[in-house]
Amino acid sequence: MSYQRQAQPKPGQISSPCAACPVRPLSICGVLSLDELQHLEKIVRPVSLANSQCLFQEGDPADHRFNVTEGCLRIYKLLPDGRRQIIGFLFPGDFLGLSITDSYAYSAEAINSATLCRFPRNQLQDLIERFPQLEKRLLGMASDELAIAQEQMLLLGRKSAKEKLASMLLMLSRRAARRIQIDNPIDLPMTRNDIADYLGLTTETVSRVFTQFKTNGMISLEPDHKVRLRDMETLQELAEGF
Amino acid sequence: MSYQRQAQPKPGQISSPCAACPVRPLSICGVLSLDELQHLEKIVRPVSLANSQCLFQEGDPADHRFNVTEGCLRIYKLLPDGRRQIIGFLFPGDFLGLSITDSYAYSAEAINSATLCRFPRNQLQDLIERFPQLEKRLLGMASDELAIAQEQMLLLGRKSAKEKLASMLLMLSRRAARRIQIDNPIDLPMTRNDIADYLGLTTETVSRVFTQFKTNGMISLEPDHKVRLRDMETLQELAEGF
DNA sequence: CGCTCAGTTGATCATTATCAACTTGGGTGG
DNA sequence: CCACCCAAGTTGATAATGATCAACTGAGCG
Repeated sequence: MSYQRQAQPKPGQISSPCAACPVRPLSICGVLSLDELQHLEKIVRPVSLANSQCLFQEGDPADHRFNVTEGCLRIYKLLPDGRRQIIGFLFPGDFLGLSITDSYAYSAEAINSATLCRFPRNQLQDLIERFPQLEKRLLGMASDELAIAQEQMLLLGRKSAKEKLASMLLMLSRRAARRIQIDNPIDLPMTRNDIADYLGLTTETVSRVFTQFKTNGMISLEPDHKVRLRDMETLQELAEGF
Repeated sequence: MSYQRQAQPKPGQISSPCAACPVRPLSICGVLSLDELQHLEKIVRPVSLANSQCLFQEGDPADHRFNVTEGCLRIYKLLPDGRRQIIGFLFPGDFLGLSITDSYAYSAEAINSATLCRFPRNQLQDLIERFPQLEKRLLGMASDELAIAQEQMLLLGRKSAKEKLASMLLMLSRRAARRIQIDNPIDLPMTRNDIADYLGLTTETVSRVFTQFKTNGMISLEPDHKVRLRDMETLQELAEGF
């Protein structure tokens, strides 16, 4: 693909950015030494996305892998009549492209404005051959993703609407903590519709459950898409299915 | 764990079984040469399970990895009140233990009588360090599993009961073909209850949908837990959500 | 200042769950 | 070898969760 070889952005803009990257320890890059990182830097290109901008669509040739550095993305699959299932939300440090087929098996869109590191698939593969710890790390990440996906199947197949929302709020809080961000109040950059399509519900149901949680004093909505978790114990019990 | 060091079974029973193993090409072992296979044989022990016998439970220390050689298993997660979600069915060639945590994140049980190869986790890990192609293969398998899990999330979150069952029947047919087994009629070793817990439905609903499919001429039930798919086109359309 | 889109709330509907009765079939003991 | 037994499966009646349809509110933005 010709666009892999575009000119680098202005030098000052990306001079050794990896070394200072705050999400490096969370991501695949965390297993490389500063020396080794330079090889990664040679093949990486930054990508910026605006609100709702599409990164790729299901079926596109999977020429790149990505690393989220800022913002939040949704990845989803569609049925022909428009029904949508959101497979996951991606935050800084998350890697995009573990499923290694020739075409993407899902679509990816920015939720708010986001930035990513983009790696040409072939060149990243070469680096993986050269630095086997990258492969090990990818396997670890794939394994984690798998466990998360299995938990989500339990949620989608067997939890009630209330249990689903409680599970999601706690998941977001835990993931924020893992990124060393504020885990309460949590940030909810996605819309009610996104939440619904992630939990296998409708916008209306999600809205109603939010209202219930508010009136029960379990959460409160704060400005700027923030949700404060006020009764962790009840939320946890709901999420775990008691 | 002490039981990793039990005496080997009688020599005649497992003398170089891997070389002749019919599922080897499907599984992790397929990437090793005959020479390299001998190292794997040294650490493997056969396991036999009877109907409904449990291999391990969610939360047990994850001391082993497994490779299914015969039969069919179900892996599932439970909620405290007994609600069950079946995460997947395992057939010959499937690998069990990709999620590498210290304890199993789900339970595994035989559906009919089954046999597996059991690898002590540490020793398998040593072999992976020694033969990096094993790691590559594991990553490939994890990546496939992830894609399957994502497809299942779409099913659980957004498909109707009919669409769910059609999807499952076709999946079983495709997987049988991949194992070079008869893909029509398909074998359904699991109960209606298993199917329900896999699709996020109840036994009754599964049964009703089966009846509908039969009366529409889309399938017919044959002796010995076999289902003949008679109208692939309609099944496929249903499964894909048209 | 109004326009648009996200979110909320209400009324009604539909799919699937639940509860219950009945049938079938495979396996076992007489 | 047959008859019985129990688990699995089917079918029916009713209920409930969440979907759908519709109206309204409010926040952000040109």
